[in-house]
Amino acid sequence: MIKAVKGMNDLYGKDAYRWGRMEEDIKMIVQTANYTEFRTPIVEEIALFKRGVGETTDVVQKEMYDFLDKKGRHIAMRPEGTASVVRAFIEHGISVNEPSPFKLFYIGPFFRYEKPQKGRYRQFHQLGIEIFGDDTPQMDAEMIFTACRVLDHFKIDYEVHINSIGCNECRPVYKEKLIEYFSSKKDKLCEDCCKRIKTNPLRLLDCKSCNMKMEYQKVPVMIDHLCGVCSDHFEKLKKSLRIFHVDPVIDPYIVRGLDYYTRTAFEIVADTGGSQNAVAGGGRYDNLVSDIGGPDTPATGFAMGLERLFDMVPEDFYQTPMVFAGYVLCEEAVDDLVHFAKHMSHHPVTFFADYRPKKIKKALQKADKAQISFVFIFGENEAKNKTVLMKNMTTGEQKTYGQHEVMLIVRELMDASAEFYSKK
RNA sequence: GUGGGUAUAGUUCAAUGGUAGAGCACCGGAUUGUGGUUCCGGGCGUUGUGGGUUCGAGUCCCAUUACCCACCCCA
Repeated sequence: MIKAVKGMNDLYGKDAYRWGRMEEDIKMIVQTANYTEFRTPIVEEIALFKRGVGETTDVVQKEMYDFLDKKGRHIAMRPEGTASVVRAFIEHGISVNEPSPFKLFYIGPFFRYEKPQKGRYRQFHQLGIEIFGDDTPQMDAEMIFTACRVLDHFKIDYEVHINSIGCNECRPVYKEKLIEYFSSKKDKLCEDCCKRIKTNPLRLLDCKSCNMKMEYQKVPVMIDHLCGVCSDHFEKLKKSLRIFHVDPVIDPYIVRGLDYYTRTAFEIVADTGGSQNAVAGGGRYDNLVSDIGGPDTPATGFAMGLERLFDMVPEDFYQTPMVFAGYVLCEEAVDDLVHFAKHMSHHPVTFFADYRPKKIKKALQKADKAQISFVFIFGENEAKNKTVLMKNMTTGEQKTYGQHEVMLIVRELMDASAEFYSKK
């Protein structure tokens, strides 16, 4: 028995419907905020992620789906969206060809070779937004606010955690202080953290396992060592967020796992039902575009985990659509149903036809199970008189129409639909 | 990569080491062209896979795989 590949899921039926509606709503929200859709390939040269995401990150070191193609090119399936978008931004000269700031969003699948658990899969989906060419803290705030708008739409409770991780000026100075601090306490650090002192000292801050936890209060934190410009940026970010009615928690231990962030870093946490409680995360990355060989361009953005979001959208958030169906009771009536199906296809109602003759009892049973709102019965009598029996499955009312009166029928259905959806 | 749990019918779950069952779902029926409720009928499934212990294994032991959860990390 062949099964789906580990960590990859099928989606069908009601869940697929809800997922589709969720994506529609998300698109509507970000498009209203003037983000335009940006689609990049699922795969890229692996070098892009190594440079963009960072050679030392877990994502690059052990979580990448990569392979050699038939020409021996080293390809990777995208583990995140920012690197690809930055590559495309540079490749198409968007900084000179499009008005600035350039605001975009993407929705799609991403791949990481991790051990699956709740809220974490090997193929997962993200909404991402990125803004190029605007270095203001106000734009950071608007970007975070946009994430909040999405969550608000789905009536989700969440907390916004923000931090500043400085810039090329102040971070190196701070890193030295951090290394100095931790070097004297090596005996209290876990194995991983001892290594991290050299490779990525910032990561020590959000290590949950090593017993430095108790002494976090004394650990020097970045926000106390920001340079003037960064400090000003952070203050204005907080102020702007408050204007947007976003009440942030200042969390000096947020360290993004990807290397490219500068200044603003943020995470949105919520009760996703599992231990993976970060539903969105991101921040500013003013150096990434130039690091990858593009023009010096400030940028900011975030990614949101759609599986984690989906798990929090209430089951009844979306009503299933109203469906109409046609059944035949005998062979002679089949062509009438075909004609009817053709006519119905011209109208904005969801209609399906079952061309297999069956007893009326069976037809109604099937309709009931499929939660059909109105059924159209084509039997011997109807075939003889060129009529159709329409039955309202909710009220039990039924009425016979001439088959030419389709317009009349459709008008009744539209009225019924309007009433149905207005109750939502 | 490291732990813990689980694995039996389409599905959810039962079965003191002694012939594998139930609910739901599904299909059929309860005389004439009317659904939801009710009643009746319909089940041999290599008990995830491979070994072992035993007169006998769904049950005990070992291995393996998959799924779920957690660590790590991230969205």
